[in-house]
Amino acid sequence: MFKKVILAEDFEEFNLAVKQTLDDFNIVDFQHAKYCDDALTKIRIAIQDNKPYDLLISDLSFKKDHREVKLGSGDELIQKVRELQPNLKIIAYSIEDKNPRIKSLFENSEIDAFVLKGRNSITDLKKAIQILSSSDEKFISPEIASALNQKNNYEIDDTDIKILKYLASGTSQDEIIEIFKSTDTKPHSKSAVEKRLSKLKDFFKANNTVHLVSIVKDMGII
Amino acid sequence: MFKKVILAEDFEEFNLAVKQTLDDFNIVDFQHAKYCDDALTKIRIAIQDNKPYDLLISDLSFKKDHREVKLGSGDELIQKVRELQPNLKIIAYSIEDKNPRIKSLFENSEIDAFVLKGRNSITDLKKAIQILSSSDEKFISPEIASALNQKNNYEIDDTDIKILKYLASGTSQDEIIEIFKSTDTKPHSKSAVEKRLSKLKDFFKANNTVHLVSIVKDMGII
DNA sequence: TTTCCGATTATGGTTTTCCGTAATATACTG
DNA sequence: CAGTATATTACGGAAAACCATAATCGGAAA
Repeated sequence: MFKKVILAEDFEEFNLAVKQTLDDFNIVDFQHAKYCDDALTKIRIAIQDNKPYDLLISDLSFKKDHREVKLGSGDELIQKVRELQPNLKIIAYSIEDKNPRIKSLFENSEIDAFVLKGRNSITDLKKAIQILSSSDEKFISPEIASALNQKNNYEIDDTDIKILKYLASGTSQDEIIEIFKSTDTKPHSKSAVEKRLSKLKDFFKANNTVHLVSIVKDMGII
Repeated sequence: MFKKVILAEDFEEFNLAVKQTLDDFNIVDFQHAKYCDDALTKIRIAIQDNKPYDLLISDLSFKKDHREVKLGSGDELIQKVRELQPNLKIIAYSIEDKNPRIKSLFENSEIDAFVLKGRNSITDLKKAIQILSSSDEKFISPEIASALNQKNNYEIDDTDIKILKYLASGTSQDEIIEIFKSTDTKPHSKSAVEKRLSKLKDFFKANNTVHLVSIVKDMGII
């Protein structure tokens, strides 16, 4: 079982619940941080002191407040931590149930588990800790495991996201092309943008651009 | 102090935290419900048994899952409960920090407190319970209290919202007019819709309709 | 009633988006 | 290298949105 655990989570309630869960496993060496920056610092120091953590549980989205932060999200924290300490087990613990983001966490940051916050999250969290402590298996909350497997045959790439974000922030298609040209980014023609939008509308079953942006906002893609 | 409390909240972690908070106040008669429907039923039965609750703490947004529900949100639950038991003290306990929705809760459903979930929510919750149990004052988490006071000089009416919702769901301006005509709703001309949209775009500093819908979605207006 | 004001409706012209077709370019494969 | 698939660019007509102007309606005030 894990000996030294750190939690990155801004909400008091989740801190409390995780603490209790770890208590049940008799894990007493437990720290928590309400900001990603603090979590990273603690992990750094622990490595320097030669007493590294062996489990990180991290939320993904953190509320912004008065404090200026370098790392604004759990994704960034996890990425940094993975570089620092490749052997650390990492559990992402989030309300986020959107396919692409979770996928990227497993593929790019090689997280070991994803626990979805919800009606049964504590049970899932316990399972994840159990599995991760005794093997090198991965764990994913059952609610999203199924959704994660049915892969999108159509891949929405970085350019699509960029275009959608520009549209959502009031940029016209013509203006987007101008920006792409001036920053020497890939599509340099209006028709390329039009074609991508057309595909996206087709894929998301959107009637028009307004609808499309509305849908992708709801899905958390932008 | 309150004697009998019910919590409507789908997340285990918040249930746990609220339970502990109430423990601190020596409130032992405490129920919780993971679905709005269940909460309403419990409140109904308590009234019938002549042992009504004296405090409801309710989340606003509930995750959808396999179960079919009548009440999908805390807003609906609160509205129903307010009709059933006008003297019940109600605390809305949510991550939602959008102005119009909170305002409506105070004005239409006459909630007694709004506690924003976040880094200090347990402290706020304790304060709210303290104040509500000893007086008829209202409580609002300080982070949003200030934002709540600065009122909009420009009034966005029901028709505006309706138009925005139609737009967000992929209806074209022409189609909206058709719908309004066939349902005998107020504006019967394209120019009326255009004018309203133009005003809205002006007010929200939106460059075009896509931008406008994106903004009002972010603000939680639709 | 008449006048005034604001909201709605009507009209026309300009811009932007939409969508099909086709040419060109790039990448990957045998 | 040729052949194929995929992405990008180009063009043009139709639809929708955008915008300014003007006419009309309806209620409030003089």
